[in-house]
Amino acid sequence: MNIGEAASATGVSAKMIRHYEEIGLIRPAGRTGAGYRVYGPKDLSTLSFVRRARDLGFSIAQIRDLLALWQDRDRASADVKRIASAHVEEMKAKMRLLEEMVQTLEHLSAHCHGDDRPDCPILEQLAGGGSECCA
Amino acid sequence: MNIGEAASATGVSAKMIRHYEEIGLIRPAGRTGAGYRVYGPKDLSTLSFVRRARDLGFSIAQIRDLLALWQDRDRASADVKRIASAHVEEMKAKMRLLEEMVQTLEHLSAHCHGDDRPDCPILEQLAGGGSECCA
DNA sequence: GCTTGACCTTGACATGATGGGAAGGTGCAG
DNA sequence: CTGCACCTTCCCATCATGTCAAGGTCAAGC
Repeated sequence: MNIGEAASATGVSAKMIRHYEEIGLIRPAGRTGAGYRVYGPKDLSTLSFVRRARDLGFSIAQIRDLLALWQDRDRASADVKRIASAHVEEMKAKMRLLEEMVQTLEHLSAHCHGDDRPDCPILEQLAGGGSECCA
Repeated sequence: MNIGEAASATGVSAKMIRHYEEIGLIRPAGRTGAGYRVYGPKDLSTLSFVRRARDLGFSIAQIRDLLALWQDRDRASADVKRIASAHVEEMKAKMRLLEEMVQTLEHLSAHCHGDDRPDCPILEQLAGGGSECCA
């Protein structure tokens, strides 16, 4: 199987497959005499694993660890769970940050006429016009 | 005022001030005879504006527009509100994505023993063991 | 056998916001 | 005058991904 077929079979772009190989996330693929990369069923499983992990937002570093655990039959599930929990906490932290920003902006927007007049609490806030607008 | 003082006064790093100047987000600062950048009160206001906008998660492109509106006395507040609303929607979309990923992972984690045994639904899911685990 | 088109190779560059560091000039205080 | 803190520019790195270019390869059709 060539890289293009592997790409469409796993949903990982050919570009990213080469990239993952280059950074050592996956083992270098076999090569034909002409230098084409060749992929077997095992490689496809690995690539699919990586794609699913990325879909869940894991970082490359985390995926590296998950792959190692996956390939280790003596792994402890606690190790996997720890990585997943850490990732969940990271995502929740990001959500809290986003939520804060959304809250602030929605509050400011609620007091912005949104018409032709130039008066705008959003800009006032950004300009440093104090942290409160009405309360 | 030198760049270092401007940086600590506004919370924008010297590095970023130079960067913002280079990409044309802010006007090139004045220079001393020796080539040092010089900042006045107006420049500090602009930098603070940029920092507050970044704190609210606006992209450089959005900040560029907000800055233009801020400096335009004839602006319509509707324009500002539109940018803010677009940004809020982007953030909410990101939150939904994160929430989905968190849901999935928490669900899988809940069914992972997290002990010394190798059995782990998280890895099974990543390996392509089907999208459901128990329901 | 030769052409053509689809595919492969490597390599470089871009994003976006930020940090780090090197090499060299400047300014001030002692 | 020396030393240190600060400034300058320039290059490189992150992270995941895309795009583009120049060139090699393969298979099919004639």
